Amino acid sequence: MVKLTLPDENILEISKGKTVRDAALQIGQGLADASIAAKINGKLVDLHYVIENDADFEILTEKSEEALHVLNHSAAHIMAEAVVELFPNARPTIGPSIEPVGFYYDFYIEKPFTQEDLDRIQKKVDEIIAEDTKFLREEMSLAEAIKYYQKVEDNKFKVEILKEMETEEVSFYSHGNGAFKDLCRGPHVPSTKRVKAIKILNASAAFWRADANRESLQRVYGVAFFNPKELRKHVNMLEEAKKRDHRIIGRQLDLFDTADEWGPGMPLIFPKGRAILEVMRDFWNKEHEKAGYEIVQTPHVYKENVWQTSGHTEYYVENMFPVNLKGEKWYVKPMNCPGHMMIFNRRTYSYKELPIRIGEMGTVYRYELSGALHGLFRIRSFTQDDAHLFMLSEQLEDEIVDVIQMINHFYKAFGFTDWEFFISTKPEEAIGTEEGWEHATSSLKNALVRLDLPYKIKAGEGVFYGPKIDVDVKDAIGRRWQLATIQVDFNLPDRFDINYIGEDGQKHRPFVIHRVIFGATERFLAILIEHYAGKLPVWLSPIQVTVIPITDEHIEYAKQVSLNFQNEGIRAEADLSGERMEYKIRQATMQKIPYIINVGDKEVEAQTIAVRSRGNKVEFGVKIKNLIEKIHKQMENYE
RNA sequence: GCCUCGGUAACUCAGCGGUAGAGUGAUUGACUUGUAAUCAAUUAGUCGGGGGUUCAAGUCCCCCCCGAGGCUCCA
Repeated sequence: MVKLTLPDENILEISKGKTVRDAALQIGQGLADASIAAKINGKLVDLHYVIENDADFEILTEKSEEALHVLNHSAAHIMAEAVVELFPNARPTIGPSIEPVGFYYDFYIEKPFTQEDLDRIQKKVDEIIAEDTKFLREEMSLAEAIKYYQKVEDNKFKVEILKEMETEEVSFYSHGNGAFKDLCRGPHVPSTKRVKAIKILNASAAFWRADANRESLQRVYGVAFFNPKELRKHVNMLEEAKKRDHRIIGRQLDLFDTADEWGPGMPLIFPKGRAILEVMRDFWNKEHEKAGYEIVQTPHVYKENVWQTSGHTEYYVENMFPVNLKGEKWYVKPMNCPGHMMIFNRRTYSYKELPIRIGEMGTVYRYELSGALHGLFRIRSFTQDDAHLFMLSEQLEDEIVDVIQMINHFYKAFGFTDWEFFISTKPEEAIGTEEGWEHATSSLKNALVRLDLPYKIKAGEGVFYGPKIDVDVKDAIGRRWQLATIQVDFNLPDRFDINYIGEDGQKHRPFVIHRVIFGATERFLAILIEHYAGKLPVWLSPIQVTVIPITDEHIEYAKQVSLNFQNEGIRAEADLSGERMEYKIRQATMQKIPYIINVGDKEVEAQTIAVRSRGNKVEFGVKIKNLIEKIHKQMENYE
């Protein structure tokens, strides 16, 4: 007998050599029918997996998130079979499931897929699912597998994958008549019909191994669910995301616009957009002053020699806007770092004065590739909430702790509830000493450990000049955005010869970290717009109160009410246009203004207001003072 | 920069060889209204740019520019 420890700590005894499905059946028919795969000692396995030893055991049913990934992965295989049948020249490469849900498969094929091709693929996929055949696992030695892909399939991509593998045995999966089998670790759903709902979404180009110098592949995206209802929900979510598109809301709410007329990637921020950015800036200034930062301002353009010192002319010149005048070469700044280095260097600091924290909301310009531009998410002129911290080696960990705490405070205030930390370690090509990297990387880790924050490691993904922490923030519809970054920099201190005087009276190189929290303020604004679907909380709303008079006779009172709010630091306006009151209410509602105030005879008489708040609730006879207090409280609490 | 799909009025889009259209907006006038669109008039475009095919081209063909979705880049 084999003892399986279930998630609820109960022990399930089964006879040796039984499969996962048998074990599930032993618990109950319902569970067996609902099961997709299982976890044995935390490792994902098929239902066909034969259990030989005692282990921790967990059945994955359709309800679990991991099962959905298994399903999507299986869907990728089914699609690959469909593609290979329809296009015998296509060479499958890799096809994983993706976050938050969905899959893709990359094919090497001469001709890109058209919309008609995708329709045919969808049809073929549906056929394969309808056939309801089992996913079968087959083991093969590594050498045999390489031979298979060299001789039978003529697929150099799979051979390349196999040659990098360190195991001796690999597994294949097949379904249908078995003509198509694919190298895969598994696990998979037991049979093709478990894919109850699948949609082939779109195709695009992708490079093999994400390397622009390698072959260009055709990537087909799709998404699969256990039932059609979930698929519909997902499609609705995609539509919801489309509705939240900050470019559209930005135009509706008169926040900003981009257009190629005045330069692709150069957004014009309108008054209401700027009002939100101003709230962000105020918050930022306040928090940074509290945390002992010195706020500075640096120019937008420097002479070439600055960029030669920083190394930008050598390595980043393609991304910089050049300015030539009177035979001299200048560059518009793509980064704020040089300015901060030069400010640090204006005098000599003693070790007693460190850490020095220099911060700036600095607008930078980068010539991004045209294909990368997208609304405010990716632009060529944007403002970084930049700061550089100069410190002693032993201060590194404390400083990182402080920055992380500030990051947590920021994201909470702006209404996010979920974010993740990633540490990127030393890449292959890097500068700086081994000890420096070691100390910096462990300081990053220790800081997170000290704050009891979980993190993941991205091995070798650090920048050449130092290790870093990246923070991914999850928005209201589950999308992840990389926002904050804390990077240790071994490069610029050397290039700008940054020093402090130590206890020994000698010059020493401080540790320098570069960090942003918003990242780019314009991008952060766009994320806020999509996170809140335009319905910004009161403290961020560009217009917090609008006052609508019922007839022209109430204009004076409306003006007076509006002024009352303005005098209390509240962003208020009065709509005195010639439109009907109902029309103005509709406009204000669509502008997502938190408080819409109506004033007529009754209000003038009683010196009150009628307040319509979000959700279309109207409250009559409200005292102006009371609403002012309420809004003040909301602004203080970042609501 | 690469692949796919697009570009018609300020916005959303229809028209797909035969006289450039609709809704929204904007402007003006009338209406003075008690809680999500008052009525009317006016304004609308080198149909992304260039070249070609045709008696005739938003419409078919070629080149370029720009955008979207991906990929890449993110010193």
